[in-house]
Amino acid sequence: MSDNKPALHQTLRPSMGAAMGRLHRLWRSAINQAVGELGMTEARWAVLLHLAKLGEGCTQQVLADELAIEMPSLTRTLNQLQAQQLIERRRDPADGRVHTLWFTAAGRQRVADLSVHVERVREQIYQGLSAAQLDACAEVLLQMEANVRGLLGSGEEQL
Amino acid sequence: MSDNKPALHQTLRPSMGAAMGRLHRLWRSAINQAVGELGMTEARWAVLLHLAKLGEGCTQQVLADELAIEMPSLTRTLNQLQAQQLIERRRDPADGRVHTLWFTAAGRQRVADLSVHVERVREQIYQGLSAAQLDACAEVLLQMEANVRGLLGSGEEQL
DNA sequence: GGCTATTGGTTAGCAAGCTAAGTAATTGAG
DNA sequence: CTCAATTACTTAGCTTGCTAACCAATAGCC
Repeated sequence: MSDNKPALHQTLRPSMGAAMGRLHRLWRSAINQAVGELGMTEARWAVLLHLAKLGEGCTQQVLADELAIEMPSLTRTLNQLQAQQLIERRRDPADGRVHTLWFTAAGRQRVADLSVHVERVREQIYQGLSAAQLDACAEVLLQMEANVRGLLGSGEEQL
Repeated sequence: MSDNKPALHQTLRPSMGAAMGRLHRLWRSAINQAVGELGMTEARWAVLLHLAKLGEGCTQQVLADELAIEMPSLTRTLNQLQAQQLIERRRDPADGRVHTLWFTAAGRQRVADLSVHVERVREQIYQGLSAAQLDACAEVLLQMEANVRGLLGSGEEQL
């Protein structure tokens, strides 16, 4: 055989897409387990977290893009969060089409409460990995994300 | 400000779970786009690919674990692939409960055909990344996967 | 041998992703 | 100013993940 190298090249790399899928499912499962007690799911938690990150007053469009989900998916999750009285939609007075997003007091509190639980999961998932490894990995993920976004962006340009 | 470091530590690392979700959705979307012409989806493709990897004759249980999906999810996807005449289920003569999985001739051909398309997507997603970066990233993903699996494994042990 | 527990698989129904098609408000060309 | 095109969002309905509850076959205890 010609491969006396670690064989990582042939076995690991081709399956990164699959690894991504597996890890995402497992990670979601862990988060669901951690936040499920309080009527939360990974999807709702992600929306709350990213709204906090982007800042109140952002539009649904912007939030959907940040999460890399489509508008209809976001619409439904926002309906649930609104029903739980954690967020509010307000019409933008300047442009009657857009909804801006705001936390209720309860919503802001919920984010603080859940952050603790989620942080605990995160630490366990990062066990045995150095900061350098994690940063390197994160950098690769971002580069790949940029590549796929480019890939998906083109191909619909014949409109 | 006290952080003259790249600020990667504070901004990137905490959100790796989110990055994982985004990348998985985008990646799935790209694969769906690549294989959609032939009645394929990312879920079905993943099943075919992993059956090829594990080898014909493997059980649904083993395949489900490899994919990190639950049995009912796999059952449905297998029904679709069977309806498309790409795979067969055979009862194990030694144990009447288990189904072993086999490709049809058409199924084996389909895997070969689709591999080409999927490989093309893969290359585009890996653009700008060195082999070393990809291997390092893959290693981190596998370690995290092991960590989550451990995390999920415990907690149901009071049965 | 017979009864219970476990295991592999399925069915039913919910959660959250998606696309396609709708509505209302805004933009902009003439 | 008016009317077509675009934009932000919603609704409807599919796919595929999940859990809970079910069957049938095996395993293990007495």
